[in-house]
Amino acid sequence: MARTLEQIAELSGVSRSTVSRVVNDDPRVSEATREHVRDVVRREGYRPNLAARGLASGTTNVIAAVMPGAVDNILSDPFFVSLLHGLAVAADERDHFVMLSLGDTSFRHTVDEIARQGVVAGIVFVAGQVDDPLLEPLLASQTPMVSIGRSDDDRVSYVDVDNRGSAQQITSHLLRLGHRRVATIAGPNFAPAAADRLAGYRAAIEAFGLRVDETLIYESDFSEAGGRVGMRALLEHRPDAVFAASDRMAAGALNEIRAAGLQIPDDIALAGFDDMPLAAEMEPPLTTVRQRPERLGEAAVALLLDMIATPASSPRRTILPTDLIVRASCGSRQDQKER
Amino acid sequence: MARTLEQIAELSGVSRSTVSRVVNDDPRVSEATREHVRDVVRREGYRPNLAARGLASGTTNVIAAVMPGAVDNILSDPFFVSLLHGLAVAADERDHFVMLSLGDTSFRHTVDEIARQGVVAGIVFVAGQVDDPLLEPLLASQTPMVSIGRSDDDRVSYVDVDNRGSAQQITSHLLRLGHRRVATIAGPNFAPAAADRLAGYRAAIEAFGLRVDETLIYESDFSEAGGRVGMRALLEHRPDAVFAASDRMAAGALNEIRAAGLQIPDDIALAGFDDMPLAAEMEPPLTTVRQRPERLGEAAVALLLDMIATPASSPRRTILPTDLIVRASCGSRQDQKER
DNA sequence: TTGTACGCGTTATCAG
DNA sequence: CTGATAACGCGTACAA
Repeated sequence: MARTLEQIAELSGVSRSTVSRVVNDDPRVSEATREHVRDVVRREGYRPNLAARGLASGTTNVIAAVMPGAVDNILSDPFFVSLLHGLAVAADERDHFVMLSLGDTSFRHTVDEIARQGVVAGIVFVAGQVDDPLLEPLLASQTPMVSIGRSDDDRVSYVDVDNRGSAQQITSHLLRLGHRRVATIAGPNFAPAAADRLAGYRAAIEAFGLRVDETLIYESDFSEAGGRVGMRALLEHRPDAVFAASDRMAAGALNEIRAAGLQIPDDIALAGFDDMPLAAEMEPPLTTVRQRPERLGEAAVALLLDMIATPASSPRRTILPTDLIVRASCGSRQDQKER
Repeated sequence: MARTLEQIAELSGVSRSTVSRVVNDDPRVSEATREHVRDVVRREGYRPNLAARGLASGTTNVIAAVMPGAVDNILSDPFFVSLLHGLAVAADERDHFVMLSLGDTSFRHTVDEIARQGVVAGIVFVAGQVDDPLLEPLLASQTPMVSIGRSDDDRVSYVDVDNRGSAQQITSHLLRLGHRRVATIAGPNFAPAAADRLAGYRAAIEAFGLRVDETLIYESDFSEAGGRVGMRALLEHRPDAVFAASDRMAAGALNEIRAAGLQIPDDIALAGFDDMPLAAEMEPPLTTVRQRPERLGEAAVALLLDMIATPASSPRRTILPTDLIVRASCGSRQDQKER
């Protein structure tokens, strides 16, 4: 059933080499034979054997997706799924496969294997935390790698959304609406995205000429439960607006606010981050920052393949834009949308 | 950096055949040389080249995870992530890799490739619907395959939870608590799991000696929004209990019930399915059926590798048990737990 | 432009 | 128990 290069060659009356050239789009083939061979290839449904190709060329079309602790709360689930989807689609479009490596650090097995030359062409690393312990061995393997999410290490290339800028923008939005005691429920400090969003929050307040009130900052864990706890704590300090660093935390905060008998947005304005489906379905609908995880996945694949194709000494970065999505939870009119 | 079999052979003063035997646990090697070679292998950090191994042996240690439409609402997200996690961990433990193929049907590319002999040793197929169009080509490829989720096709092996039995059990539970107008918000009819849960619901009512009231059945889509819509419709028929075929639908139903000014469980008892984290956090906590998606993933890998190791003509099935988790939403006491 | 020949790292067969 | 040696399917200098 599975034809080989040799058989295709025989069937089309040329040598293996010629077929190989046709298959790999080598220009050194006459148009006529190219056409002919292509026909045979199509007709026979020939597909090159990956193992053989890998062996001969010393390279693969497989990229590894390494996600330590992907199952923890660090990554919000829908985000993770979308990201993976973007990765898979982008890889597929560019004729690559995605090999999965989930799990915690104990999982060294796969990572070792993955880091071995010849197994994968590159790695997409989804970092959950600053200085993830897996980063170093991966880097040491010399395999081209791009991280999803910023890294402090200046050897790593990454793609990320503009967490800081987005957080600053949405916080500014709250300020411009007249809120003055804008609190924030931040993500865990070890997550770069969380740190960046907090930094953006601070920047917005200072840019507005106010002083950052540390009692209005609560560090949580991105989860809904964490949002509840954070909101409960913040309520004591009477904020008139809250920026939660994730929609899930915003959902938790909303429940807590409601439980306290307060109205959104009249008593407290609320804003989130992510624009997960649940954001639009909340009561009231949540003002938030839209990021598109699939795009992150796509961008990571694009960047990685670029790096493989044209190796360079210095790391590269791609920052994706976000959209501020204004809904009712912050008290402005629905149509007051900005980019 | 990456040593080859040949080099290890030289370093340990034996032939590469012997090294190969040691690496592959072939018994035909003296204990002494085995020890010695193992030392060298460890010391040099030797790992076999996968491509070469695949070429020579005609087999791989890669299994494909094919999930058409995994991003749609058909699969609830956390379920999906856990499933993938279970798959990845189980594969890793058994020295296998997981190659991902997400996306819709248009994505034939990867699937074609995957189905090719020699690329993957087997396939784990996550079906979203009855008679998924991808099933046939996959089956035709002759590659060992196990489906996650029941299939009507009697050529397919699968692992699944006992959807029907679980639904019957939880419905019976509601009946035993004294509820007589037990409604259900079912999943989409094209999903086997949804159909099975609905069947279980019907079975329970009939087993209890009641007649199934079709007006108390609403077909929805597993989503929270779908749960709301379904509950709204059902409310007109005055149910005193509702079994939602997913926790997310139960969450939607809960909101709707509350919006109608009714109390849970006093006015209406509520039960779900999945035991997602949110179930325990609901107000009141949700009675539901616990299934463990990671287990499904593990079971799928186990079954698949068994099939590869000892091929058999007939398909095999694994049905995983579930647990009925009794919480406050159905009106019974918390401690009234059954298996 | 096309073909020849060798090598990639392993496994497997067959002698010894 | 161990060691040559032939595949495995393909890429690619090198030759024609």
